Amino acid sequence: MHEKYNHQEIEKKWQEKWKEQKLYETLDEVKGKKNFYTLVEFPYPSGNLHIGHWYAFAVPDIFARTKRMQGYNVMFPIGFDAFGLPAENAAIKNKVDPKKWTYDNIAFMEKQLQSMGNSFDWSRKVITSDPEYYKWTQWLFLKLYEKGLAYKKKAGVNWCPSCNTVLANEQAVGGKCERCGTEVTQKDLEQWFFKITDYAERLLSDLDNLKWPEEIKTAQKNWIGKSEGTSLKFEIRNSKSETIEVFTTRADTLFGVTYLVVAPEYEKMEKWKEEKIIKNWDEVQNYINETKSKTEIERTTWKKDPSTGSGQVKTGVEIKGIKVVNPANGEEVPVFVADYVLGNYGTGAVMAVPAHDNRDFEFAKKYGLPVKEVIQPLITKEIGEDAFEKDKPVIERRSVVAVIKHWSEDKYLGAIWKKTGWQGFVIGGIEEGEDAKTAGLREITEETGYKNVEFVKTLPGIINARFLQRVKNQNRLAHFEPVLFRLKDGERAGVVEEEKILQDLKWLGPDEFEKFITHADMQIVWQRAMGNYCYTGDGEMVLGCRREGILVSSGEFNGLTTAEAITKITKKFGDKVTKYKLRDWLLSRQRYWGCPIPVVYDPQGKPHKVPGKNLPWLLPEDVKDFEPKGESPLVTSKELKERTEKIFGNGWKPEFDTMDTFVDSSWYFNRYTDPKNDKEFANKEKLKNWMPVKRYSGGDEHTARHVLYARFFHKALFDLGLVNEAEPFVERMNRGLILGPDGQKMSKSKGNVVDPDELVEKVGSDTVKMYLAFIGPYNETGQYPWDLGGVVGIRRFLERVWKIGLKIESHSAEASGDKKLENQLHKTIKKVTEDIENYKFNTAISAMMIFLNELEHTNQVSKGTFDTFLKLLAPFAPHMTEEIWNSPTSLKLRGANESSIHLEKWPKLDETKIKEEKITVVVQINGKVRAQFEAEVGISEKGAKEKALALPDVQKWLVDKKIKKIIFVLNKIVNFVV
RNA sequence: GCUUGAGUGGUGGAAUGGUAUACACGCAACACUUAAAAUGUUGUCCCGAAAGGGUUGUGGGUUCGACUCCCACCUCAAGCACCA
Repeated sequence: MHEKYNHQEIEKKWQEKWKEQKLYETLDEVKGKKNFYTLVEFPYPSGNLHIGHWYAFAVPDIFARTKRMQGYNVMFPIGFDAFGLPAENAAIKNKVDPKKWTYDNIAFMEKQLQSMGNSFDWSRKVITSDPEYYKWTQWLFLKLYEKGLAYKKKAGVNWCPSCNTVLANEQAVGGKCERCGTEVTQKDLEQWFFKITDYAERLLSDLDNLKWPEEIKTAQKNWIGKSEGTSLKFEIRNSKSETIEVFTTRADTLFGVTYLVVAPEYEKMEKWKEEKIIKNWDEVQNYINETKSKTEIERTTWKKDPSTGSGQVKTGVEIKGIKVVNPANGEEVPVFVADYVLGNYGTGAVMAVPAHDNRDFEFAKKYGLPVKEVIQPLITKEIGEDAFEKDKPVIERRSVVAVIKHWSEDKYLGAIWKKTGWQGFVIGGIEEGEDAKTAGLREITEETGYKNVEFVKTLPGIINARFLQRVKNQNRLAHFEPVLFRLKDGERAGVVEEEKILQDLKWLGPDEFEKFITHADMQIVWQRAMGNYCYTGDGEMVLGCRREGILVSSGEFNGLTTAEAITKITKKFGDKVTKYKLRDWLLSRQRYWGCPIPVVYDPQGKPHKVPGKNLPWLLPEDVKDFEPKGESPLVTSKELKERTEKIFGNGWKPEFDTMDTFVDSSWYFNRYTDPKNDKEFANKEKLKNWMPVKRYSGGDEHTARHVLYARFFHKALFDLGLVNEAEPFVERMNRGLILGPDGQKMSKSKGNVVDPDELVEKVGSDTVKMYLAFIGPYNETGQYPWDLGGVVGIRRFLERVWKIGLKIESHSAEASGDKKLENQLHKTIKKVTEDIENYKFNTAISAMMIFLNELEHTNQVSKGTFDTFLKLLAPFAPHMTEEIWNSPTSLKLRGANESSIHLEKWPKLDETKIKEEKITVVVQINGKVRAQFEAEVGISEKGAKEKALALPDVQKWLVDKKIKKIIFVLNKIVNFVV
């Protein structure tokens, strides 16, 4: 061991040795060891590793190494998700071959990854763009196709008519082409889909059995978006057979329907046109064409509607000539076509209940349609319950209570209400977008006329008040927020007449003011609110609000609660149905660098599978132009066309589209179990050895899509009898994100990318890895701005360990008799072991730091103690610990030959060693800490009480006090309540 | 707007309902040094001379005791975005 901790030398040396010794190559089975499969999402070979990759791979390596030391046969594989758009973009930009670009990147990144010193098993590497891999992607696709889970249909893509090209959603920002600014339109293409919707229910219900963090489950649930509702049929007047079917989750509002809306794509539109029952067809057609020219993005971008002052711009036209009948009450209502209704969800038609749905309300307001209330909220009892009236809607308001100080004197502006004679402060409603401060400033100018006001501070005491506002006869729930203002001078404009009639202003002296600031003043504010005047609101808030409550104006259903009414109305007028937001998975890409879809078409255009013996169905290499043109660049391949005709016959054509890269990554974890198999995608026995993945770490950007797709794929394979379990991942952990030093997401264009190579060169792989683990809890998806400053803390820690290592060498091997140190050591074993299991590496490291501090302050440290500590540290700093472990003196002291620390057994916790004999008992008086004393573990309540009462610091506080109660918490607290 | 997550020192963060601010960074003083760096020691939430008091986004509540549980509100981040 050298005096100096030379990380460069050490890390290089051990990485080479580990490779030679094949230390991390995993056998399929090892006698006496259980298999343990831990996985990280494989990277896209973008060119070089950034610090985010380190965070993604180096930190979970701590877990993998620990599991290995704990006696598991651990598989921790790595590969490359190598198909994808960037390769083509590079090809277009730099005229390089996408394949070469990709494989060069892989070679470079492999080298970078090696410098991490991770315990990856490189022998199991998979690359999704290798024909040996995508052969099986194709084979699996065909399996799904055979089962009817892959199908073809027309679907829209974003299309730029000027560039003559297909755009990805992110290239069509704001409905305009990213490159030329032209309006993006929709173009229909025949495309391949996976029927993931068939699995919606299972994908949802199987979540219940997974031990995943709740937020990940919720994210998936939301993505699947199950909603149970009612299908209702509205008959078209004078037509017995024709109906418009709608889907609603709020059947209870059926009596409040005042019109119907259908989507512009509504399927029956054509039929109506042919039957010529639409009287204003030209107008309707115009509207439909208008929406068609808009993109999905444009249609769904949130814009505030200036004509209604709220919500999103809603447009539509009435379909004249069609009226429908409400099945519940026989009322006749009009039908509109509007693009706020989506063609691809539900039935493409909705019943509109403007009184209880915001969107319907906005639309109704804009087009002057009637609003019919059928639900009234239930009121819960609170203050002011007597004033509250049952069965009346509640209006929620935030109001500011403006306490206004005089510009020079110690007096405050009060208001006297002429009607009631009541005195209070200026009160005003807080409008949307305002805070109490700005609302207060505005109200003061309006109500008092004073011009120069400044904000001082927010006063404590928000009052929540429920009351009946008598003038308007409305139930209100108000939050009053008192704020202190100061007038700068007496300059004053006139006050509007309206305000003058209502109130007089009066200066209040300090005494009077005091009353308002204490708790009692809340009563006054309260009375003020109860008084017969309120400035705010026009009652519209209640309309358009979705509420639960009691049915009114609903015939026989009056008085039922929302839940009851939904059941009863559904039973009587409709059918119970379930809908999902989840759409089928569009897997076709009009791109070159992807897995070819193994399908060919006969001269009649009928699709056929490419037979197994012709797999892999190779991606042709004679494509030169990768520019997206609305069809796949593969159409320019002579080789592909010739190959197809040669194998299948004249007039046969290949499928030119390639697959979404999410297909490649939906099954790769299976391939790791048997990466070189050329007979099967993976042998079933080998799959059984390893699957399901015990812990899968990845970014939270993948929870909704990649993880869901992989689950779908695995379920489909399970149904086909190809895999052994229906769920691929036992545990899923999402990590956080490393931001640039500027707190922004790292990107080349922002120039805030942290280069890990440089850093590793400077401080070493162990330091970088440990720093990333130390930055915060790994199982929470926080965001961490990269801060180089913190790295030195870890580097110092490792250097101190190194130094102790040197010191130990000069010590004898005799056991230390230090009980306290042993106790600390075992506490550290416990903490570190538990924290690694829970991915809380930050606190594990902090525990080791605390122990190191202890070690440094102990004169005689035994080799055994230090070795145990070194083993705990080994997964975190694999190179350095290995070096110390194998230093000549260390070997001599151990009387051993060179062997890896990473093959050592994880330190075992000895529970008897962490038992404390003495503990500190805290003495509280009324919950406040006043003293503490040492006592033996398990001290009785009586003993503790006596000891506590003997303390002068306790007696001091108990003078002239009577002890009412004593709370005793074993080994922790004695609390005297007086 | 909806969903989810989060608000604790100058910073990253720590705390099964039981001594809030562990650990680390930064900063300050001191030691070593001709000096600096490195290293080490000590200190470092706020008010206060002290006794003591206050403090986990805000306001309430439950409790002997609340960062932790409940209610309301505010702010930030991410995802979804007219899903009936």
